[in-house]
Amino acid sequence: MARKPADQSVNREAIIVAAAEVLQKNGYEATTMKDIAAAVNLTAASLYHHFKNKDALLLAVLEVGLEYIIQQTEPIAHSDLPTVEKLRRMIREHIVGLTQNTAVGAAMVFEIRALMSVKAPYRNAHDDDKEAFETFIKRRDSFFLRRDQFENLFRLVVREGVDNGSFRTIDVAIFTKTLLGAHNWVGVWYRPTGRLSGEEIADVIADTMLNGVITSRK
Amino acid sequence: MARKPADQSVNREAIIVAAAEVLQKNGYEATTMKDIAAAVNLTAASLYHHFKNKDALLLAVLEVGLEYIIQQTEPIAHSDLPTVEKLRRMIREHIVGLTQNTAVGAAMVFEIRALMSVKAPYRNAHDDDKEAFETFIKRRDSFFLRRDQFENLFRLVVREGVDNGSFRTIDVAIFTKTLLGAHNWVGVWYRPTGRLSGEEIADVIADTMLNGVITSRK
DNA sequence: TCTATAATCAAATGGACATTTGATTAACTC
DNA sequence: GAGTTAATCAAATGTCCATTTGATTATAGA
Repeated sequence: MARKPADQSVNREAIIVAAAEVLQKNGYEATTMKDIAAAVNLTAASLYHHFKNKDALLLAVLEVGLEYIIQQTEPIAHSDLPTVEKLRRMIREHIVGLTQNTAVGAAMVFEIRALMSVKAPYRNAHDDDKEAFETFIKRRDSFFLRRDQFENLFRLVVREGVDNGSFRTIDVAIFTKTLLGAHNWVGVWYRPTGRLSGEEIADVIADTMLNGVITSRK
Repeated sequence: MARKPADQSVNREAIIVAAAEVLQKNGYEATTMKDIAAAVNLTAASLYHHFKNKDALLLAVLEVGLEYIIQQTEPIAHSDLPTVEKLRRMIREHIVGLTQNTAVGAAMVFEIRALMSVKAPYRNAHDDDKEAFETFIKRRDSFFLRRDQFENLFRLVVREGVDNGSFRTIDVAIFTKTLLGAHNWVGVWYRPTGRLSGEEIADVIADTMLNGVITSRK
């Protein structure tokens, strides 16, 4: 019956940002559509005008976060900087990104499993629903692929360093996982009010991790 | 009406182990009491004979996992081994523990947030319920405290190393977080069928992390 | 101004659980 | 072997949500 003034600029983008924040606090399952809607001054029903359903909204949140960080790190990985410098900057960008948007950062760590266990629609669903589900699954798989590509950016630089002698002979796969684990964890414990800024934390971690693998002589 | 043979030995312990496994696959919210019950050949109702409710069961799972790993690492932290050796063994024990019980390991990472957002019982609850809730909250807070104590074991050893010159002058807090982040992440990606065993992974990571902080000369 | 489309909402709908209730049986104690 | 306790279950209960439905109002074109 009633209506909101139309200048509210509640678009897809705004909903995604708000959703990320709510998700960070409560986690996917504990977050209701009503919660998310309230964060943008809408009702739950209105969200369905912008997103097919709750799963699609979660996926959108994660996609935005992932694309952002890939956008930040990919150019560095493909630049012609010295390998050590490349890795240092990539670590820095990743961590700073996580601390600047802890909502998305935490979602990337915690909510991915929610995506994995999305359940199929009811057996007596319409063909439309089944088709929509297929589409969703495809999109979700693309997301996972993209996430692997992101990890691969780091892996490639690490391998490059080993190959050109910048780094010691280390296990590339394990070191990459170790690195990303350390990064992701920052998104979990970081607080804007803490002793160090995101940049400072990034520098400290980059130093430590690089120090562990840089070739001493040469 | 019917009954199960009594030799099934479905005790608290067995339920906790099974619950950890189910939780690992689906996450707390997506796991139903029925799922957990099925894993031990019971009905959901029967679980309430062993645990007050779902939250209490989750807490029990996490408590067991945490106590186990503390039991493994605390003696090392307090031993009179050289600092470097202490830290190496602690890293090793932690990671090996995580790979041996990936269920609990993943739960420690993913499900802690579920614990944090436990909601109070209904407003019109009996006094009994309210009291039980208080008790639960206390127990949960003890768990968080215990988790901090665990982290502190690592922090103390790192500080000791800095103080006695075994380690470079690093930021103790950040390095500890970095270390634990790398460890926890192993619980997320490790697969028993992978290229390396838990022990091998532990050794590789310990080497890398220690290499980053050990004093070169001396 | 009319019309189509985009946003929005209030109020149902429907299901999926967590939890309770009220038996029923096994096993142990005395 | 009578009584008590521990385990178990089937069947309700009650709530909480995601999602749908059916209006209602803006806004942008024509």
